[in-house]
Amino acid sequence: MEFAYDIYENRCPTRLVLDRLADKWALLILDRLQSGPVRFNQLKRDIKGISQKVLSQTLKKLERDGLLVREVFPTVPVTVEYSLSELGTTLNESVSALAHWAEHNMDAVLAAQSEYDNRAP
Amino acid sequence: MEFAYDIYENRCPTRLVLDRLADKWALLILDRLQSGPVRFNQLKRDIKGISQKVLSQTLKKLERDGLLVREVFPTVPVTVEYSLSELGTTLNESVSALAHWAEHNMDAVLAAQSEYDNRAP
DNA sequence: CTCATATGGTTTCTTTTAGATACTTACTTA
DNA sequence: TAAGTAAGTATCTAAAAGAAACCATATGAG
Repeated sequence: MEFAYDIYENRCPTRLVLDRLADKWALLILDRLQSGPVRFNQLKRDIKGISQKVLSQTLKKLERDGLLVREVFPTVPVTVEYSLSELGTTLNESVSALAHWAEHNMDAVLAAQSEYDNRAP
Repeated sequence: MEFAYDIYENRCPTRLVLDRLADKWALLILDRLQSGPVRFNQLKRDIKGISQKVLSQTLKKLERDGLLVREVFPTVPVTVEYSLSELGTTLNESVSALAHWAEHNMDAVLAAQSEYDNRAP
């Protein structure tokens, strides 16, 4: 059978998930975790510009969706490691592709932008 | 040489582009345009729940970034067609993958969510 | 002639979200 | 004693998203 879900439908639950994935910070977090578990403050240092609040919120949502796993180690001070779940790793390729497309095509985008801006106002 | 751009850097211009791509509506628009040119109101009808304002804004931004092309035909009333640019088509696979991952994995996500919600509060 | 429809938008207003900053608890090291 | 690290909350403000109405122009229905 076909999928019961349709991303083009307004009230389809997939819309909620797309909204989660289609987020700059979520993509950067998922991309960063591809090479293995990373701790909270390491993520904060690596993903430059993210605030603690947004990092915390985004991690919680991604954990709730089963895309990543949060593990607490009773060290002093406590250590919290985040890693991709099995489900999360199925996104690896698409996430990388999207997150790094910009790096590969930035020059073309910048050219398009200035061409656009120089057209008649 | 390596890329001059790094998506993990705060002030890197790629962040602006990632922010554009990492948008629910932008992804749905790019996905919808993969099969050929589509007119404004057709997009509005197909992508259920999008408002005219957001559709208009998102199309404008994607056009400015050179990802899609806007073509006006002097019919009555005027016809405006949007289609993927060459640059835009290079995103096809990643966009499809991300936009439709939710349809394929929705059940797993819903299960993860209720499991999460049933844990200790 | 008037009403309803279609086109592709813009304007306005309200609600939601994001971002910046400061604070918290607990322990270690200089 | 003060500063640093860890993993977060809480609070406040600025920006963005969403809903709804409006606009110009034109055609077809009644």
